[in-house]
Amino acid sequence: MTEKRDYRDTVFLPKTDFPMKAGLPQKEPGILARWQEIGLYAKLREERAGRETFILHDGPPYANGDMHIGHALNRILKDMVVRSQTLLGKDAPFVPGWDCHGLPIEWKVEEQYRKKKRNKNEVDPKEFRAECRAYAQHWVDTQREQLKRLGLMADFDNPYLTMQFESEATIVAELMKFVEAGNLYRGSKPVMWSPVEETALAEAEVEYEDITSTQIDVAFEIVESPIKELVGAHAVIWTTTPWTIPVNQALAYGPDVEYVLCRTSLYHPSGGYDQAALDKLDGLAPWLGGEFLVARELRESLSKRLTSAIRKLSPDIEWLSGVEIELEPSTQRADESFRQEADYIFKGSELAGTVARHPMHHLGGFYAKPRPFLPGDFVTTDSGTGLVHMAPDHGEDDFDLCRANGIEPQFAVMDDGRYRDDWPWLGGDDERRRSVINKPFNSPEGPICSDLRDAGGLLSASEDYAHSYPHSWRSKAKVIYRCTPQWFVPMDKPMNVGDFDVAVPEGFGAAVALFTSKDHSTLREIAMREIERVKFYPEKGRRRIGSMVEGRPDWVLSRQRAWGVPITLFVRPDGTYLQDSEVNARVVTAVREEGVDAWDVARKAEFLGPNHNPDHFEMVTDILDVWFDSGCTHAFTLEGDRWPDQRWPADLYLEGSDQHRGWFQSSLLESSATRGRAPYDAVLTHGFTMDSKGKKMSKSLGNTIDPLKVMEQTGADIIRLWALSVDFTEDHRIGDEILKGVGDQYRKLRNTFRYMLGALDGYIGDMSDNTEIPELEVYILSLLADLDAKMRKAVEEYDYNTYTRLLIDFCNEDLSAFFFDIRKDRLYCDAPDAGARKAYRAVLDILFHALVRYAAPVIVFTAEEVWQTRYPEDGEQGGSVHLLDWPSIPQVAADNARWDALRALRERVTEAIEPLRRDKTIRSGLEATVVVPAAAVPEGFTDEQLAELFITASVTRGDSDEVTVTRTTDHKCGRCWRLLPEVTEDGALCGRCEEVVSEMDAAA
RNA sequence: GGGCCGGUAGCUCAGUUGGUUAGAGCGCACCCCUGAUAAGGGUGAGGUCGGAGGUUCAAAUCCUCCUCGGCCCA
Repeated sequence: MTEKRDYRDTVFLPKTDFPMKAGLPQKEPGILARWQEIGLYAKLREERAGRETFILHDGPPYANGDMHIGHALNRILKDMVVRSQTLLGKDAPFVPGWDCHGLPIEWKVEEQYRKKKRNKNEVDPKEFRAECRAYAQHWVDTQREQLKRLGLMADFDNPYLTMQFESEATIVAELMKFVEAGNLYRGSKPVMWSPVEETALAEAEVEYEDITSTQIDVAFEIVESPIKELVGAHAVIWTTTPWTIPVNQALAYGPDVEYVLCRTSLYHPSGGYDQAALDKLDGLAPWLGGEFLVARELRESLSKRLTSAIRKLSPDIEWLSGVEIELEPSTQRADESFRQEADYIFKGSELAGTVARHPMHHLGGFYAKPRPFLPGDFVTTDSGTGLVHMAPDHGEDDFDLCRANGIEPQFAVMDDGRYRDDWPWLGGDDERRRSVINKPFNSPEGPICSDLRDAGGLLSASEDYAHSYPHSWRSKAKVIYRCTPQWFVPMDKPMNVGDFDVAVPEGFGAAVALFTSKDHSTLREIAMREIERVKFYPEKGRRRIGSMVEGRPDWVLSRQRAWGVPITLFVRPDGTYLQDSEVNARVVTAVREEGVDAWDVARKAEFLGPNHNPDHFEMVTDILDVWFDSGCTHAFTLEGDRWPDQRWPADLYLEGSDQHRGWFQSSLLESSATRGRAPYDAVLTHGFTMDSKGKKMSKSLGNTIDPLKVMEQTGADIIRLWALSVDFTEDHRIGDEILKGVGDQYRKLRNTFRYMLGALDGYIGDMSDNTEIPELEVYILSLLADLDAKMRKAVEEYDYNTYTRLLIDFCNEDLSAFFFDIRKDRLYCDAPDAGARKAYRAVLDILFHALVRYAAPVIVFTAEEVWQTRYPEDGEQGGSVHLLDWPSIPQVAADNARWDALRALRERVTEAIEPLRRDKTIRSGLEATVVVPAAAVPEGFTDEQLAELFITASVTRGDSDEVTVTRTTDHKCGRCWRLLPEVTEDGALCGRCEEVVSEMDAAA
């Protein structure tokens, strides 16, 4: 026996420089720098020029603060869309954008002022806006750098900003389309108003504080009612804002609330009475003995308030301190007998048609008008009397209910919180007039309560109601709801003069079009029609936005703010506005040249030109709601020639599901009003990223995941793989365990590529045409073809979760655990020029080219690293895996049922080997001799093939239904380690290896 | 408080029009290999499908209620 030779050097092991360990945080920035250097984005545009385009229009994030995980997910998904569409061969140029105007930035700049002890009101608005602009620019630049690190394929050198002059000019021009078509009107609505700062406040600018207010009960005499018993009785309302009583215009009842008509009576538990006291009371509380209408459930609480009011009336009369007021149903009314209590209980809905008069009706004019009872769903029996006084000037419910019933606000309260000079009660000629937030003004001794008391309408007043009330964030002063003039876009007005071509409703035919030059639909109708047409991914988005648009009120465009696009309107005193396209054109030009600062009173005459008298118009100083800005991004990004490779409309809008109320809707409305259709054909939405427990992330909870840190620690490809592995259409999670799992998936994927790179070392495509391709290779190619179809479908449906999982499962199951494992022997030990080995490598090459492309949009850095490892010279020429097209896969079919059966049998075999391995009878599967049920073997496989596919010693067929395994008695080949009958002793060579080795020896 | 959406193994996800013992990958445990080696292969354990009722011959799937979580409103 000769000394055993070590055949290690004669085995063809995979060879590659591609490291197993990725080191992404160190590697990615270098790859990024190279892309920058070779101008990859521009190169891709050249490469795809003239191809079918795919336009994903970017929704602008707000230029405020660092990138967070939500941004990262959003951008990665958009990048996946752009890259996967590009891979399909389309030209998908992508312009990133930022939203730059608006309140949060104003706040930040104001905050800086406060630190410097400057007052915003003393700063020139132009200077203030310049600082807002600089602030926004700072965050645009910051976010842009952070986003780039994610490896995004976007035109970062040339983004759109809503504050670029061209953008601002287009926003103005879009607004002017509404103006010229008359699709704008001046109306009003209650907003949070601070009388101290004399400005409107946003919800986020108020803070709630616990205070004590005056609560009063006021009686309104009923003068008309379908229920005759009610006439002459008093409806009782309760309020904690006495100052709104002077602006009362109606009373609201709950249609389902039960009301009861009560008689007030006074009694003393002692049974006695004091005639002198009663005489005195006649003057102080003339309402005693009267009948009150009140919610049944609140009768008790009202009588308690009335009791304490009576006791306080004349503290000097001791007898009074013990009396109580009782409210009992008026069953003993004089002209009727034997009435039941039930006869004096009414359902709210029965009160329809009832009318009361204001306690101050004697003032005449406004106060003499009837106060109708109106049904309000918002009326509850939680507190008060179940009847609510309505001042449409000062409450949202009030405003809506009154408006629905034709009652308009009065604008009685001025900016500074006082009633206006000509107001008939507490107006300019009353020296008691104060701001309505003045505490004494509202107190039980104040002018309102005093006058009401004198008029006999005040039932109770006490300064003891504790509740939480909104205050200005800045001044800490109380704020009020106050109606102010605002600009609206009507949802339900036929748009007679739209500047777009008519879209004839289906079923009407072209004949109708001849007679209708324009679409007379309302904005709501057009928007709803578009919601029907547009594709929603996932489908449920359609219902979400649909129900919002269906029920939304008119669009309020105006904001009383500084940092935004002005509502460039010239208004006449009666609220109508100038509709002159020449004037508008001058304004738009000016904004294009100078930005929003161009809207300056100093230029009034210049803008109006010779045909209009500046004295007849006022320039509106409101700015546009930022949602109008963002609703116009399609106009200034997709249209026009700033980005010639963009196209209107977009194929896709992609944002978080919260944008059904935001950008998707503002864009839809804006475009529907100006162009008669949505600016997109499809809408894709993603959910929100939660922490590992499914809870919302917040800085205060400390459960946030910082994408910048993840990139620093594990790399951008890991975040990308995470974003594309989860079901982004729903809310999804991120956390250490999840990221660890993603890291594991990444490593499996990376090693698949590493193996292919190693196995393809030196491959030059040397398979001759007449080489027969083994069946296993054909089968794998057919699997690849199946995979390819599924991947393509996933891309078309924006189903990236499926896309990624298909890719990973294929690598793990079909390749690593099956194909690669089986073919290891051939790769390592067959002669380099053996046909079968060449065939295997040819298939590996096809797999490589497919997989690296599939992986490219997902793990963008790693795919590039793989590509450059295989084709370093391509790198030198400025090539990139990201310039490639979707792979073309040989359309090979195999008998799948046959292979499914084979793989099932293979599983039975590995299972049967396991016990022998456990009891150490055998170690490797290569030592196993297997007998399989002949019936279980699919047609056409030889025993040798089975042994090869099962990676066992030898396989034979038996009659039994069982798979049986025994240890082989053959010896182990010293080179390929297979145990074969032809091997004479352990360490000797098998036939194949003998041949290969002697050839190598000869060559050496 | 209202509208809408969601809750399937430790993790990420599949589960077709209700139809055998609810699947996959990863992780985990154990074993093998030591020529993909901080890799590769195998076997296995994990689920009263958020909970409770109901419809049905049959429910993860349909209905009702509850609960937890999310988005948008108030």
